[in-house]
Amino acid sequence: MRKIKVHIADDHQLLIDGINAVLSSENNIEVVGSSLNGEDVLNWFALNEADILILDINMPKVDGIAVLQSFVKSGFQQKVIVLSSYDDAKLIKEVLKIGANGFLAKKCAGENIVEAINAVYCGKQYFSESVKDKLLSSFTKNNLSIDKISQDGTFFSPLTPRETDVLKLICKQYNSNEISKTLHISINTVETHRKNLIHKLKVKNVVGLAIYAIKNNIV
Amino acid sequence: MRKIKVHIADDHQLLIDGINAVLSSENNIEVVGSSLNGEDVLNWFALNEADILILDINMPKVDGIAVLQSFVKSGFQQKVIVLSSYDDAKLIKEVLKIGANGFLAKKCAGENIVEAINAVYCGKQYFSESVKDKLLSSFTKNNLSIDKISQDGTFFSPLTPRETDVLKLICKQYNSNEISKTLHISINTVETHRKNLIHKLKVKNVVGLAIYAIKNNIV
DNA sequence: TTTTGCATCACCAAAAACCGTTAGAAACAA
DNA sequence: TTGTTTCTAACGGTTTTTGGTGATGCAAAA
Repeated sequence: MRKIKVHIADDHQLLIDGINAVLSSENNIEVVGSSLNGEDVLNWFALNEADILILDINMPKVDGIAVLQSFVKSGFQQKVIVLSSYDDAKLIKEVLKIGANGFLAKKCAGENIVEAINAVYCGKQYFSESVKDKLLSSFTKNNLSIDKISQDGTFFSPLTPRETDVLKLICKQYNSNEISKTLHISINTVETHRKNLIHKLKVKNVVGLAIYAIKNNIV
Repeated sequence: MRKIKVHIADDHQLLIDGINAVLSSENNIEVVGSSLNGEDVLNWFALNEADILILDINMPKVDGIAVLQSFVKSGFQQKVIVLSSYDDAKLIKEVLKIGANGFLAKKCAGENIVEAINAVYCGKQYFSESVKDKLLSSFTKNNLSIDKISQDGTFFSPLTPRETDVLKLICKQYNSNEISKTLHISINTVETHRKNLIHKLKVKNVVGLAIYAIKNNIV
């Protein structure tokens, strides 16, 4: 029987070894490689092949999102199961939109990863329980800004490029004055962007902005 | 032969299952329990016994540092191996000072955890390679002793319970007034805690606090 | 062509955050 | 016992954020 070839990418060797150990008891799955950062994933797949890539989002050098985008752009054939500490609805939607085939929260159980590999290999999508819950509740709450985005196609982010610039600097703990100098715009403009961000993302203050930014991998 | 009883605490079930799988091939080690947060660790050890606790630092509810302090205070006998994503010299020194017997960075290999368990069980200390490097370079770069560091307040300091309360509410996007009403204390007190938090964590503003809180699983 | 979205800037007022410092009471550790 | 930490609170002052409202030019889309 042909085994399902799996490549694991995560910046924690311990987790890789752990998943490896979990998968070693499955006789239809074979771990053929692993990477500790996004750059290595790209390099590995340039020379090697696997059926499934298990991809952590938060990795140094090149993060998981970037790896995924890069693969999609080059017309890749492998299936990708995204792994993440944060099972935020917006993040899930984003990676699915880019082209991931499954999404596992790290708080899921080891057996889920086996199920996920088998399901995705057969062409299905797979989500761990908490991920399903997050997705469903995000649909039941009428979240206008997000829904609107998921229709309009091209990019996930409900934010304009300029708003993203401002948000990144906010997360660097810059105040409006510092941001205005960095971006060479008036402080009034910065404050307008700031207000629009708060309104758009339905948060109360900068703290909400920072949390959104982290959970959506903007920083 | 008596097996070494191990309890694993980490907020990611997947990592627990992974370590479990790694350890299952060792015939002198037995995993007797696991916890997904600090509170559960304390509850488990109140009723059960293990020789070694493998303890993640970043956990919800009660973090690893707090668990460790609580154990030391109650005169515990188990050995503790700390596990962390961040192998920061200050953090390492802090947990060793409190009473940990070993320190593993999550980027270490699975085999290290087996070595660590065996070493610590025999009364030795164990550090993964990157941890040793961090410790050594922190001594050569600036010849600060552990004691001196712990005096001038620059070491990794866990927050006081009250500060943690305030920080959590800040992350819920409460303002100082709302926090004061929630905790039934004066707004002046809230602002004092806020100032202390900013100073202690060496951040510039609430955004820095929120980011710290997320990265340390306080929220 | 009209409309829409984006980026830009302005002004005002209220609310909130931030800064420095001090200090008492209680709990705790050396 | 003595010193330390923690929690509490206060004062005075400055800076920043936030909310509301309005307006312009530009470019792309409908």
